[in-house]
Amino acid sequence: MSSEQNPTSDAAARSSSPSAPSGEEGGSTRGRGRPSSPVLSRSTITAAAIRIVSTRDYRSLTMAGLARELGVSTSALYNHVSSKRDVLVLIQDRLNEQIDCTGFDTLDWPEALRVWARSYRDCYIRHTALIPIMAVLPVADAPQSLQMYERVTGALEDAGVPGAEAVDLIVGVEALVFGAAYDASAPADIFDPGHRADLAPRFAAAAAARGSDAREVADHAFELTLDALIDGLRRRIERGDPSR
Amino acid sequence: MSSEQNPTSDAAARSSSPSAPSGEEGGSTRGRGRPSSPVLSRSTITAAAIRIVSTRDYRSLTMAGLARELGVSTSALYNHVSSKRDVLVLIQDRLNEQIDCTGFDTLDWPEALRVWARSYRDCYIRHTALIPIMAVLPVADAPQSLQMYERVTGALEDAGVPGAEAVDLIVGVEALVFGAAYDASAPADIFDPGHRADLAPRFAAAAAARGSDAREVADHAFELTLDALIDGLRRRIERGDPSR
DNA sequence: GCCGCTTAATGAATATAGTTCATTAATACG
DNA sequence: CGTATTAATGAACTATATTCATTAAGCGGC
Repeated sequence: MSSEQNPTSDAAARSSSPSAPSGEEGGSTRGRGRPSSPVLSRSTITAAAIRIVSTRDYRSLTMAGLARELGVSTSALYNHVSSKRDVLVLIQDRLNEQIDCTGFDTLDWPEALRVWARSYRDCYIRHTALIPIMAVLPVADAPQSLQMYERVTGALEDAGVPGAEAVDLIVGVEALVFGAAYDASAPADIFDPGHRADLAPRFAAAAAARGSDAREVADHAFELTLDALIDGLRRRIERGDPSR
Repeated sequence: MSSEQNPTSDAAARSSSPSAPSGEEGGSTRGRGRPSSPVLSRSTITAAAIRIVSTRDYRSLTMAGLARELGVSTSALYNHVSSKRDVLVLIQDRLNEQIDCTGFDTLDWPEALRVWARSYRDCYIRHTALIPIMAVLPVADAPQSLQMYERVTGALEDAGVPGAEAVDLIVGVEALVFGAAYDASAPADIFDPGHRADLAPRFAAAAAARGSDAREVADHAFELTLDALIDGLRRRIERGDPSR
């Protein structure tokens, strides 16, 4: 399946003295041409990229930094990926493996959808930089996403939701998830009108009444919205009126 | 790092030719110092930026291009805005003026919310590049957004929704709107599994059953989700159980 | 075993963009 | 009336993605 390789990690390139043609001890120099054993693969690149965005952030994910993390020159990356966007897609597909779809095996569809949506949002709260890519990425380029969708679609169809509507439903929940992930990653003072409170007195008061823990507040709004959405969907599906 | 810098190099003090301040012919040359009548303002910059993204796209919105559009040098912009992000915020706030909040004056809140959400989404479908900024932008930096929120909050409160819950509701609908705007701007083949249809046969069939007009399909999914969400919210509010 | 094609590195160069800074001139203000 | 402020210019500077010529190792066929 996926061409896996030994855990080379970042240390590999550092002190692999054996075949160094010029025997550079401290430096990370490798000869000029093709190395005896391959240094890069899409897999190691993905891992290094995830390492960078986990320990630092997305602003730190540059092609140069990624190459440094892997102990190669920047241009070497382009033998394996065609662009930085490509790297982001690789990260994204790897992340989607972590989204919890298990509910669709054991729970009824409304509850399973809830579990899925929560897990989906949790994932992207830490990776909002990927949302603009993920949201418009053809599934053909993201096998893991595809498998996720298959699982959700299957469960919904088994529960009696017509296929086309199941996909609409996935799209809708996903939209909410992406938007909510932004909200949860927003600065704590996002709804503080500051010195312009006069422009929006009622809003200012209402926003202040929500609470002070930004994450808690965001979670609450998401849960409220998700509950309402799923309740509405359940009723619609129980009514069974055709949508197209 | 430190605020003060030394005479960077010898480059600064070089032959400063008179440069003929009289030149006013066909060329777009303006003298060197402050112009008699001001050329730029935040307002003209905003207008030019909107002109660019309307006629071209967001990739074309560069500080250099914006300056060219305005007939000034690039660095002149920085006397009025502090960064490109600042320009995007200006655009965003101007756009939000166009979002239709009139429903809140004439319709019941579920219907008004629907009108608002549709208009909101329409706006951002053409400006998905702004979503990552808008979604996490403190309202203090966006007076138009603030006024919009005031209007929506007021209407919801008047309809009996507690303030804090009204804001949660705004946040939830907004999240859906942003996500749905991405979906509507996605390529038509976004759910075409291509040569990987074997990974997701049921999903592939279900996706194909939705239809072929991408925009129509996206609109349908949005309307379905928005209906379900508002229906769920209405029931919750009519039940009147406290959320915090 | 040689030969050529492919692959995967290097390092230098290129392109694009955002931002800063010294300079310059007009204007507002006290 | 002179000085501080403002708003331009144009020339760096920086950061980052990407390309290209070059080089060397593997691999398959003869």
